[in-house]
Amino acid sequence: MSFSKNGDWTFLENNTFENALAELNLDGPDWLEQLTEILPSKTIDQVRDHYIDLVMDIDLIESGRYMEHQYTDSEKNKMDGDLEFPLPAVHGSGTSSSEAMDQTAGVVFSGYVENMMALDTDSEKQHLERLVPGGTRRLLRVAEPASRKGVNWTEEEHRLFLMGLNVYGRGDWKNIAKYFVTTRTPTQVASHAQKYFNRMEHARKVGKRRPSIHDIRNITAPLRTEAQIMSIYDLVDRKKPFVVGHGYQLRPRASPPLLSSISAAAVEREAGAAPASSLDTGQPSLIPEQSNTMGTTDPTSWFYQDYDHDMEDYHDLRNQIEELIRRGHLGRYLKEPKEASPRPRGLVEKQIDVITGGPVAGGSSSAVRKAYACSMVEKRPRPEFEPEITFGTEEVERSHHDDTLVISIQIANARVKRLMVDIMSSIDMLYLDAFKKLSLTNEDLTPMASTLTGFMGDSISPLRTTILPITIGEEPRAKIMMTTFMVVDLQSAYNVILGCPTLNKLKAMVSTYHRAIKFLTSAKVRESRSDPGESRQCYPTTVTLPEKSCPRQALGPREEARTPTHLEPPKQLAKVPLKRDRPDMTVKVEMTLPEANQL
DNA sequence: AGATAAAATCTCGCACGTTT
DNA sequence: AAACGTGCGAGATTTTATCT
Repeated sequence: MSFSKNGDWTFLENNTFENALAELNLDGPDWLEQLTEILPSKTIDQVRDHYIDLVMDIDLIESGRYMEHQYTDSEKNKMDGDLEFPLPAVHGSGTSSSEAMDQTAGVVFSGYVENMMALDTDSEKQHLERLVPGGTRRLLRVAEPASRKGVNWTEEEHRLFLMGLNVYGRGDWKNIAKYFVTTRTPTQVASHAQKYFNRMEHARKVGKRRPSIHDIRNITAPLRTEAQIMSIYDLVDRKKPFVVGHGYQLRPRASPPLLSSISAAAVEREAGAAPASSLDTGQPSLIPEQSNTMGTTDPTSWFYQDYDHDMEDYHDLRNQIEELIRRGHLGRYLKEPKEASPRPRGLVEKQIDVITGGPVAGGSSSAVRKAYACSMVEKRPRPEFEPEITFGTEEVERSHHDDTLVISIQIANARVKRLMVDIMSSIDMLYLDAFKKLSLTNEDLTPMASTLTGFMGDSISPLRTTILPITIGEEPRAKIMMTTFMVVDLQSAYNVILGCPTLNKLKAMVSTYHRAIKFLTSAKVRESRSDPGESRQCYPTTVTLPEKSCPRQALGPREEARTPTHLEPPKQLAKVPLKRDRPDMTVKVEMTLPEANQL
């Protein structure tokens, strides 16, 4: 027996103290004196203080503030190796995120908890209950045999997991847990991943299976609703900041809104995806609201297709984040990095005769664009095998042609023809008419404050963007990816212009000579060939487009009476003399044009 | 040798079919 | 309809393998 005379309580003293508490009638008037008699090494004040400490600890547990008040991290670490009494781990205790503090407190306090079990008498319980209502119940509940059953992963957690997987790759569970599934530990993430890959591996072998969260392999879809997006922020709020790219992170919901000053260039630079735009909800609508009446009843049903797990086919995480930002949700949560990246500033080379500007060029501010122009391509290259992409001479069907490269792809659930591949375009462009034919509405558009410089050197603003999944190539050799399109209300013979962003993400090689585009999927080369017929049909359409087709200054309020579809060549053309004194010099104009425009 | 990741195993709850 | 058994899915834990 070695009782200390000082204020410190040894394990033995604690045991004696608590055993005595169990024996004593705490309703009696002199229980404190009796307790002190049992502990000769302690004064009555020490015993009383110790008892108060005990009750306060219980109170802290009850209020979920135990860790905060009692232990810093370093102190906690110290506890692990230098304990007054051993604190057995509570195995398999419930890990509900909402009860995380309860569990933590249970672990830290389990030494007390176990000992308190010894004083599990009615009078003790009543006494503690009087001091701390519910305290005894909680203590006993914590000490109950723990269940190994955890808390099921939510869909949002799983999607965050997929995002993290996309960014950090298989195996980096620590970072995935740190930056994405912030409600789970790395071990839990690893466990989840194990189940995920296991299920995927056996997906083909077993025919009839119960639906599982692991069947979700697509990051994007359900995040398209406000409620689902917000549920992610609920997760974020509960724990750590959600880091976007390098430095940008979601901040707690309680923070005041940071409106539209977000530069998502960091996001974009990291990913090669289109950046966020500043949000201007005051922008006029491009197209009137309309219901989705085309295709399936569920416009997002195509999202749920079950594709093989292929990192190449995964929608780019940054696209997803970007979408969130663009939809105006991340604005409240994003904060800029503390230190601005020491990016050298330099002049943006002005391109001539190509479409420049737009989101890919760096966002809504000139500074961002400058930074983008000077930025390095990829900071964290992943070593991977990439087969050579070659075009053989035998593939040339007809060597003498001047056709542009025109292919067709699937956008969302619709086949879209007349897509021009333009390696000189810094954006992917979707013409408004095609956009409308996809049954998309204003809700699918995001305004951005940026300028698009066109072929004629003039510019268009404001702009709208939308993110859509495209499928290029033919099944089963197709490649699916999320693409940010700039939606422009211009006349064109084409429906879509596929520019550098998507071509680069496709790892595409373009050969106008071979009239083909080849790209990589899963380390295999796929190709999509141009349709010479389409290409040639586009040509006369392009050259006979009315003057009105030149980029207009603004995509502002949509005119009521707009010239009908421009995807077909004008049917009625009239020759109009260029000069009154030279009737031989004429130009063909559309008959439907107002007379003022004909002159 | 220690740290870490991956695989294997354990445990629990639920759904579903069968039996009583 | 209730009881029971079985298989599956999921999460946690333990064991094994690999790396530093």
